Amino acid sequence: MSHMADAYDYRHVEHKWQSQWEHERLYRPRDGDAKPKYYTMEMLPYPSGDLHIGHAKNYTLGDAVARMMRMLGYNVLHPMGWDAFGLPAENAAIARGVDPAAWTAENILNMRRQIRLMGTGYDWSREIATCEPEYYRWNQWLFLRLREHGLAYKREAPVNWCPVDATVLANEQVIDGRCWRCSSLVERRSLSQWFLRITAYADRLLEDLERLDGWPERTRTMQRNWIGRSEGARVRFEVEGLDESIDVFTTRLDTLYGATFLAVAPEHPIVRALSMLVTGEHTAQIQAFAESLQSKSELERTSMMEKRGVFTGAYAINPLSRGRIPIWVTNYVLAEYGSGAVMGVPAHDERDYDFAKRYRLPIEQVIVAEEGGTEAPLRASYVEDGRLIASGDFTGMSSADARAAMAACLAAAGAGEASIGYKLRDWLISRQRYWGTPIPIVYCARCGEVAVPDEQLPVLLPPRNAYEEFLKTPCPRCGEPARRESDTMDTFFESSWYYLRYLDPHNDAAPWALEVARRWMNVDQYIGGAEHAVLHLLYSRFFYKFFHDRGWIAGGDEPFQRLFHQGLVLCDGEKMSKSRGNVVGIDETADRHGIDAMRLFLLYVTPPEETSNWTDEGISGRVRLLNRMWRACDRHLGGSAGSVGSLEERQAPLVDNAEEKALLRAVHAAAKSAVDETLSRRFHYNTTIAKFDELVNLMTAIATKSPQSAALRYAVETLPILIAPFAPHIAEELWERLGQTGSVHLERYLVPDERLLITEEITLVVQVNGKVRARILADARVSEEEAVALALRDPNVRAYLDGKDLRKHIYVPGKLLNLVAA
RNA sequence: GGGGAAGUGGCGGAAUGGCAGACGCAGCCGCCUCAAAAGCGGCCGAGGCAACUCAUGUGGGUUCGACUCCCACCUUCCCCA
Repeated sequence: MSHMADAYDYRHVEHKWQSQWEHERLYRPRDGDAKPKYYTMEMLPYPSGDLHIGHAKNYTLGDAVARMMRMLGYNVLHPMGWDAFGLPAENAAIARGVDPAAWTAENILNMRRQIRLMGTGYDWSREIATCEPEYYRWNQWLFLRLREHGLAYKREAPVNWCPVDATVLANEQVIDGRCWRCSSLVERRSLSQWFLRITAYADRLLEDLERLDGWPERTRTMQRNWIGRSEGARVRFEVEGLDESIDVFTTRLDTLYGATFLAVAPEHPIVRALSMLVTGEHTAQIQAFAESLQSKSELERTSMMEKRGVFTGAYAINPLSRGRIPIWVTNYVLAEYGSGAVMGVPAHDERDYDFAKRYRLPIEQVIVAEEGGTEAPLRASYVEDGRLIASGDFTGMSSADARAAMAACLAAAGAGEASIGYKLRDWLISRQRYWGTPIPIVYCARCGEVAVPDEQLPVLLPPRNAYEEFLKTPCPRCGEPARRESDTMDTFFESSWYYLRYLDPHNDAAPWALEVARRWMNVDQYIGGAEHAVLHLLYSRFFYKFFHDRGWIAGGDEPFQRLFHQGLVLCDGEKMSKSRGNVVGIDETADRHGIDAMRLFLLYVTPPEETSNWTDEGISGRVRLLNRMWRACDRHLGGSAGSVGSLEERQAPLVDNAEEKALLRAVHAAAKSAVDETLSRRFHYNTTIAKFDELVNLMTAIATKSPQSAALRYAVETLPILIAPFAPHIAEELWERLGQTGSVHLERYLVPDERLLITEEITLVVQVNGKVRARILADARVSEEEAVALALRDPNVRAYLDGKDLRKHIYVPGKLLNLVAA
């Protein structure tokens, strides 16, 4: 008879089982499986070099969910990969002269080791790395399909330029006017760039948010705001003395008669046309003004600078009032937002009001409040809806009526129409960087812009020192010398469809087969940080809708059925960073506390969506729990090989004393918590692990007093199953020591037995007028009449009822009785 | 400025209309030990000798009963401008 060592040797046990699991490949889903499919994944990491505890929280949660679902009888797909293109590799290459590919490969090697060290059950046979030609080949292929459908195009436009990263950025990557990666203030530059026409899907991206009820409301709101749909009208202003017009978009068409100037962005094409019309002095002033703004960022222009402008010397005609209003070039109108021109209505718009005050432009009120409205001079803009005044035929109408009537009138005159505006702009994907997917386009002097034919894909990323050679290529159409596109793709392109590549990672005829997409999509549960709320998660939805429209996928057109954002991890209340020296590493944690303890701690310390705080004292509590589990099981292990039996035989024993009943109840309460938290997708495993604490406390007490207890034996035999998804190593070790031969991770989870969960005796809480006056031990099935009788026998209750009439009572069966008296 | 989320012991948190503070951390006491660590057992919101009273950011409201629902305010965080 072998006997286990006194102390739980986590280092030995964790290493033993990790090697074993890798060898046995437990976690591959079976394609022909009749069980319902469950596709769960976490956002794939950038291979920065080391896994930190924030990753660990994300993957521990994902792993617990995947293991629970597998044990609940689902055919679980749980893959992992690498978001492997991107700037850090290139910056490391520049700083230290290493090859970005080699640097990335080395990091992947280390981080894959660390993810395995965490005891995670991924299906590694599906692993992808987006920097490999086998992957980015399909990036290029998808890009060409987008281009064929008019969804990828090149144009010259003012774009966000990050001076530090030396590349352009998409709008979503500019946070408060700064680069999302390095926080430098972005500049405006006019460059010819590739865009994806995400705006073509704006309405669907917006409308379908309504159906995404498995997403956090917060994230849906953010996407809604980002898309920024607004109903309004387009109005055409003729330019006096020129055969040109200026379109403006407005949500306040009802204020049209109050327009006293027209404000255009310096980049607006009309500005050049006007030079034929106005004096050289005006032209020079406009040019000087435009130049002063050229490199200024959007943030600087819209909120950091004073509103400034110069009069162009030209006038526009209000299409309804036929009034003549001056055209100004201003810094607060952006060329890329709306049409690059707005009608200035100082009486009813704050920014126009400020501008008009500064340049002494007229302020003409055309809207008054519905009730108590006066025509007294405005001291600030009145921006609410109201009733129209001084608006020709429209005078007296409400704002809403006027908007409709004016839109109809404009449409009849061919001078505008009702129109929808969006804040969302097309996705700029060109990056002036080396370490990314080459855009598969060739520029030929004769044929122009030519797509690289599919059969020539992938366009391989050349070694850095062969770049100039790489750019020279014959035109795929005419064979004459031509030049390749030198820009690479935004890395968000890769991550917009990788969840499909996991399904068919070795397919070399297509990015994925329709058949596997039909079998596995969509992703049942996606877990990742909230920082991608409008980046990755919006781009992915756009791609997936495109795939849907092509018939490349089956089912719905949303990729992620349910989304969960895990919270951050702080260390001793502070954000972890290398400069603070408080980065908690995986290797160190595995060695000092053990992986199971780390996993339990990360799940236990807070609900998963909250920010957690890592402390050494905190994790010591989970180390203690594991040691207590080990000791509580001690006597029952080793010598009892084969006695556990099959699932059917593993029935809870009949016991008659209260302590043992409480133990059986604790076993099933823990199972119930684990199952409920999983199926409700609340994932508050902190409460589940608290149930494990309670269970082990009871086991410990009984193990001392009555080690031969049948209930204790049952708890010992069941514990490994209960904890398997959360602390997979100790679970497997205990399981083996119970004499089991298979893996505990292939077992079915314990089905909570309601009969064991109910208690026979309850504490009936008796209230008088809502305040607790007695706690009475009673049979759980106590009737209402019996409960009242019991309560009225209690001296304290009688004292509080003394001299009062019992008016009524409220009875909550098995819980509470409230006596209402006056 | 607009929108959203949150606020509970010394700390993390539990309770989603029914015993506020489960469970853990820290702390205190005891057992064990030559001693310590570990372990095991107990105590642990405030006031009070006690019966009790007060207590879930603040103030109102709904209800037999509110941490939970509603209104207003304060604070913090997030998003948008």
